[in-house]
Amino acid sequence: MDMLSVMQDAGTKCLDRLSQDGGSLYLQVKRALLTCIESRVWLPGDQLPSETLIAGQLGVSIGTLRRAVDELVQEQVLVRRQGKGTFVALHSRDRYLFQFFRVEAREERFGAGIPSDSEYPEVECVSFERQRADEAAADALRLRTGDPVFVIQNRLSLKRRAVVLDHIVISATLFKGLNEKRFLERSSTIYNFYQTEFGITVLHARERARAVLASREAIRRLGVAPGTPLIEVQRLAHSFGERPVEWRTSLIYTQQHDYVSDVSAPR
Amino acid sequence: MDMLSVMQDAGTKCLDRLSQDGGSLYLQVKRALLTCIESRVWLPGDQLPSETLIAGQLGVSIGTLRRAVDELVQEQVLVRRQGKGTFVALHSRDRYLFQFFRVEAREERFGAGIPSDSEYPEVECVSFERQRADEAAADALRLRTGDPVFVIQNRLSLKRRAVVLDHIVISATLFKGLNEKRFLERSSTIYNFYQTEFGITVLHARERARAVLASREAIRRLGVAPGTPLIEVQRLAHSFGERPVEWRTSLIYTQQHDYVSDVSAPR
DNA sequence: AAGTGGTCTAGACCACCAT
DNA sequence: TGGTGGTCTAGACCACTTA
Repeated sequence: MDMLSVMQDAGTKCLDRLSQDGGSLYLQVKRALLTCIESRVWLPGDQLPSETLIAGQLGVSIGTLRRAVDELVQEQVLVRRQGKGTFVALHSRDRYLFQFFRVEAREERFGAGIPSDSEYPEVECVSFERQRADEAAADALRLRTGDPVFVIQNRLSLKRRAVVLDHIVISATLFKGLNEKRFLERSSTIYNFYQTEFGITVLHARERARAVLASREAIRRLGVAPGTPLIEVQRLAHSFGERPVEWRTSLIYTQQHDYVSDVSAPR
Repeated sequence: MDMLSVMQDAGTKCLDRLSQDGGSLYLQVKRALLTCIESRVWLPGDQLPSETLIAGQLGVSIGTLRRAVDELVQEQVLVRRQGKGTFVALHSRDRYLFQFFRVEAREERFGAGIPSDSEYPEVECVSFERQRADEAAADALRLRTGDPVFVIQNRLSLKRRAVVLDHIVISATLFKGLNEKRFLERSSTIYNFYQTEFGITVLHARERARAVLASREAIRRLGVAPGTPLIEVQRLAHSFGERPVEWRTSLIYTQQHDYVSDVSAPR
């Protein structure tokens, strides 16, 4: 297990001290693990050292380590596979589909159960530009007005019907080296692309929705009639430590689709 | 502690066996605790016997019991208060406000932080009727078409501006004894009212939203102009065991407010 | 068969709350 | 002071994966 021992050596800097007084021991352990991930000592997809090893290195009991790992698994930062090991979570197509893409074909029967129709949308890039952040985007992304950003417009279709128009703003500093060619040639989900190509993991987002009338651009891009009501969703997506990394505005044509959400216990 | 011992005796029927083979031991324990609550042996607000006592009665270790309780606390079925005890959760005004009422005044700055403006809406009852369930409502609530239901329309205002029109359908069988007078005279949040008066606890909900143009009724009730776009939200609220208990359609006027949601790890 | 995570135990000690 | 939940320990044993 050469890779593992290398990882442990590299991880030593994160794992040999629990000095940060973050309250209870398991929270300090959790913070130490997060530090290993945020500092890219452990990369998405990597296997962690075994629980026994980490616990030993940190000088805590295995139960305490497990409590910390439990929380990170729940937050989808880590993934456990019985018999194999614990891994830094990778964004899968399914995770994107079920967690972040929340548009579903209209159901006649509400309580019917699992949506049959959760298909992956077809994505077309409408425009890709390098611009300067306006006030709203800078505010959301914690940049200064005028900082360089990429502005990407995508059109998403389900069953060949244009349903969503996305307007995405990301920091050009954070996504250093991104260009239209790389973006167009990506072979995966956009959040997977962020993660594998730029090391940016989207963990959760906050959304605000309102009803609007189709703008001229929406009429053209979505092919809807003037006066059509649409849902406009503003999303701020966050990475570790609540760091905002993507500012997105989506226009959703809800003639045959719904914007779906769950209302359950807050985290 | 007379009340406690009575509760334990009553609870014996739930707590003396773990026969239901629900997989691992702590899951069986969790199910046993849920049974005590669902069968109303323990009522909302009641204090549970101490962890030591329950663990002893069930013949499991305290760690195993705690794991079961941990999950129920996370699902907001139980509440722990250090030094005092563990209690069956009661719906508070705050829980309604923060978890289930998801309309907030528009913020100019998105990432600004905690919404300053989360005020409790003023609620007016527009109509209260006993009707027969139509197909959609029956479907959602797992009733038969034509079963008796209560249909309640409420108008919600924030800062004296009408913002939401709620259309609520609940089973008259489940809410036996409800009438307009009792509904109007309730002194609390609607979900708190369901819980304290009818023993029905709303745990979570699933919502589907779409943009619509204001109907004649919305124009009249919300005082908006014809052609105004609104968000229509259909909510199915569930109690224990995924039992649907309330079917609600809300029209939201989003001129100065947003429909807000979090996108985080699924449960 | 060896290594991993998954479950469960039987304690110890601490922090908080009531009286 | 006595009871409650909160944290932590150091194991044992099981189930799953890989070789």
